[in-house]
Amino acid sequence: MNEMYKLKKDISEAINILTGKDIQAESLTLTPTKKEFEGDYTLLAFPLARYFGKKPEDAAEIIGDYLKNNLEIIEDYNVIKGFLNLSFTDKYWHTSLNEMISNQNYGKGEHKSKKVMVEYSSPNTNKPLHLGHIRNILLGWSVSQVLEKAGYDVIKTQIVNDRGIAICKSMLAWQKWGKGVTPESSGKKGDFLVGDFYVLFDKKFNDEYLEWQNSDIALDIYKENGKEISKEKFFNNYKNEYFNKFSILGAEAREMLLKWEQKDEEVIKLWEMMNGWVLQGFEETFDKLGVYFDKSYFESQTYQSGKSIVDEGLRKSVFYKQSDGSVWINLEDAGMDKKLVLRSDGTSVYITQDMGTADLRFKDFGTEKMIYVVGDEQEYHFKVLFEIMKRLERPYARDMYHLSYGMVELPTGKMKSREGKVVDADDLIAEVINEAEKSAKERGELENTTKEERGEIYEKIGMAALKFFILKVNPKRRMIFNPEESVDLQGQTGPYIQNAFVRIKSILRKTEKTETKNFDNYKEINKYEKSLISTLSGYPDIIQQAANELEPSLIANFAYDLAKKYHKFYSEIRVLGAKNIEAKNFRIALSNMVADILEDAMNLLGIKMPERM
RNA sequence: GGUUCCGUAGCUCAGCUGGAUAGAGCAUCAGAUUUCUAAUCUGACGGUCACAGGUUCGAAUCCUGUCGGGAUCACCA
Repeated sequence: MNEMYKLKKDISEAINILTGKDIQAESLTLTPTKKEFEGDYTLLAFPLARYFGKKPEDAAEIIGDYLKNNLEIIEDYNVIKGFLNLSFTDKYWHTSLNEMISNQNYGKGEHKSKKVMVEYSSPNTNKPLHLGHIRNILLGWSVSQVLEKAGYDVIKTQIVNDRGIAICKSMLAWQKWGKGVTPESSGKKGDFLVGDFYVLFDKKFNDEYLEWQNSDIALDIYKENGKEISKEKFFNNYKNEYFNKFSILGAEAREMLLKWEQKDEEVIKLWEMMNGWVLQGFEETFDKLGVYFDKSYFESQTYQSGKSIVDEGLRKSVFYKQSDGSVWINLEDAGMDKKLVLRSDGTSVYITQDMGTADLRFKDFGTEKMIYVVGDEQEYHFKVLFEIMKRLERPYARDMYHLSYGMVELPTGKMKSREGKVVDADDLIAEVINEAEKSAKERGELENTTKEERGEIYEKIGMAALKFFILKVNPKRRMIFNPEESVDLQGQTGPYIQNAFVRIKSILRKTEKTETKNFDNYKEINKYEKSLISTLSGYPDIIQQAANELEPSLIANFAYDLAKKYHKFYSEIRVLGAKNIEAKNFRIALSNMVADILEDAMNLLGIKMPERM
């Protein structure tokens, strides 16, 4: 157990002796003292007053007096209103730091022998990854890291949506207008090339649609169904129906999908080739983002896999069949609707696949907990999925969780990939690294490094800026992403934290590393050092909390707070120029510990630390 | 309309398991470098914590309602 808990336990015992009551340590509120007041930690006496039958101030006075006389680590106390401010002895701080340093795995949670799956990324193979994917990927990766740190066994997966009508649109456009172009021949990254054809399809389709809108059939349909709204608005809403009923291109795309499902040799060949281009492109982007997957699932392989579960559900009477042959589940008693799980033609829908994939994962890995990192527009879908798995009595069903996050919007509005109105992941990555390079060159701290080293450093800084910018905010919040602001390198940013680390490394390079762990002779410990130790001592709790709440932003804010306190310490206190050897050794040990924790915490966000910058 | 998420400084966000005078960063203005990397530090300016009730010794935090914004409620994925 950590220092804070031990202290709480001691205090609760003291109160029990004083009052004869049985107060639990967990019920006490003990927080770092606000900087305006004297003291290190503050105990709230308001809730305790009634056990004493006295005013909060008087109760605080009694507790404080007792603690000062009976606890070795309490040096002094003062009472302001119902707040009992406690000051600790130097020995407490020495011991605290010492214990952190001695613990090789400081912050790591106990091994929980529980397998957790985290699904994230889940791209479609008809266009490149964009800003929305970046938030998803960074969140998923970071949550995986945090869970692992907290002591879980984590399996990182993605499901690649590599089939369906969307990819057929790209394929058709390439076939019709591509003139055999390839990534090699065009020098274009595969996912971008395929994405271009997706956009091209939409353009040609729109042209076709506009022309059709003046035809007699179209006008008849409008007269019949759309009297009350403008022509423009009506046809805007009618687009999907046009695609399915009248469009020539639509018919061709659907025919292609049908051929794909029948495993038509030519179509499969085209599909394999274009998917290969895209997946190759994705790999490069994942690599740049520093993420990977333990296992990738492909929808082309799993899209039929839920059908046996449908049969099982029918046998167990969880599902029911309608006269047209479609299969449903009624979730009205759980506050949801009736939901289709199998079409009347016997084909799967989205949720059928997800049912199958969940079982498949359980079979593959024995995952006891499943976390899906998916945008909040799918909240209802997952609510339904989880309820279905519960009713099918899956062992993992009670521990399925949808980590939903808000959409990323640009200052100019929503992103629309069909219209090419997106921020591509690759472009953004290149931009932030470029920005880091510019800024680093102005500073001129890297003159004694090789070109390769410099390149690595620019990358680390740029990626830190981007990743921290995205991960510091609560996932639930919808975020408006301003490409210019994301590359800020000053203030509450990734590079600010890296800079604290770099300052420490610079100090450490200039001195012999001491192995001293006995700090008893260091007498003039100051408030900057205390605040660093006290922040460091909160790290294990932050990890557990971040794991429980699946909240990487807690880690990000912790790292920022620690870096901020170090920068402050650095500007006020000399390390190498300390007055005596005890102070110097203590500060070196403390700085080293701060660097370790900064690096560790940032690693949980997928951010790498440079030695210099 | 039902469900759900969000609403805190000009902007981007912390704080939400109830506690002291609501905190950071950006932007603006003023300062700090003969001394360990100034991507730093210090100060000033900036608030009806959307609004109204309720619970409490105490509410940004909990409850109810209202307003505003997003998402969702397909034989799409």
